[in-house]
Amino acid sequence: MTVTGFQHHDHQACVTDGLEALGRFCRQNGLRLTPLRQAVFQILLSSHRAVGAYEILHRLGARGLSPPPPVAYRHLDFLVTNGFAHRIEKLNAFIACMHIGAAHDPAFLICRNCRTVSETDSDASMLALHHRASDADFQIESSVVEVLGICPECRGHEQGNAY
Amino acid sequence: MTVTGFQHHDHQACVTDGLEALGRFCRQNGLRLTPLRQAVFQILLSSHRAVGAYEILHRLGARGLSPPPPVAYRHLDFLVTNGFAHRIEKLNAFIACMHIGAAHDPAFLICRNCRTVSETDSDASMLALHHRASDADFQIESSVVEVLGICPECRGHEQGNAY
DNA sequence: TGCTTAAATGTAATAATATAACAGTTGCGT
DNA sequence: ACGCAACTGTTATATTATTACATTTAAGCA
Repeated sequence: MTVTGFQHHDHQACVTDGLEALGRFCRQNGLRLTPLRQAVFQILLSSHRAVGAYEILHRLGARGLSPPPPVAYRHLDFLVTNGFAHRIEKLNAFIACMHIGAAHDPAFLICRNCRTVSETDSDASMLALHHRASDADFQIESSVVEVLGICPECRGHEQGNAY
Repeated sequence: MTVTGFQHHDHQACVTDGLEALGRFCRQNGLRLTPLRQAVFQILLSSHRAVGAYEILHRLGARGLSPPPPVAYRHLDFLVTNGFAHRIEKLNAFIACMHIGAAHDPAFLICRNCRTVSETDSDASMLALHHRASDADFQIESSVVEVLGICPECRGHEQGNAY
């Protein structure tokens, strides 16, 4: 699996493909893709940076007052539950999934400076851990694999994180 | 590396050894082991369950009123910074380190029912990820590896989590 | 078609987690 | 004893997240 997100790329393709995949998956699985759900997904999809719930609220309410917190959390919950977005524990924030529809145990490379997150896969990484868990009679249900560091872009001009 | 924490064991030995290791490491590295720091560490050490900052405050103030939040966070910060405790991102909580003094990138097995956490090592698991990171020119600084599931004890009588 | 019901949304209140800021105190080397 | 740095005490506030319940929407079906 390749690591995307740090390199320069045609981000418009990420947006187009993401929305396409979201729509298709919902249609095929009888999930209701309401305007607000799609709006929250589009906000996540607008960059590869992790976005907090309150930033989403702020962007939703670009005109008029911001909607109250449960609005963001509800739609984020829908997205995360169905695998359309991932929660980044280390940042208390969220990103759009780049592999909608594919069953996967993601791993994330997170830039501590710009909050850009690259999604990759933890499968291979977790083999040894699965082994140890089964030795301990522990039944794995899900995993959080988050690697922190600094991305090539930020390493170039390491200074204040201007966000 | 072995996986401890779920099996029945002589927990008094964990406590004794933990305090011993903490004291020794501080002495050898010129760190001041003040009563409050030791008290917070002892609270963490009292079980292998992850303990939240506010639970620590509550236990610290067993008599009289609870101390204000910064007290807990300051001492936890000291413990985490020096490798005496680990933060469990998934639970916003903390556990005592079981390998004080040994440089390590820990991985955790976390029971979603009883919050018991077993500390093991992510070294081997992370090899593939290191590879991918270096392909992406991403410089790893630290990692969060948290596996969630259910421990043998809780699987036996799976029901409400009485904590 | 219109009824039923489950899902989704709107909204207020509040809980849980965490930090900023600054004043006071203590321990330690000189 | 002095001065500095580390540690502690305390107030206020920021940030993240949930509970609870009323209202509206929409899909399935008699």
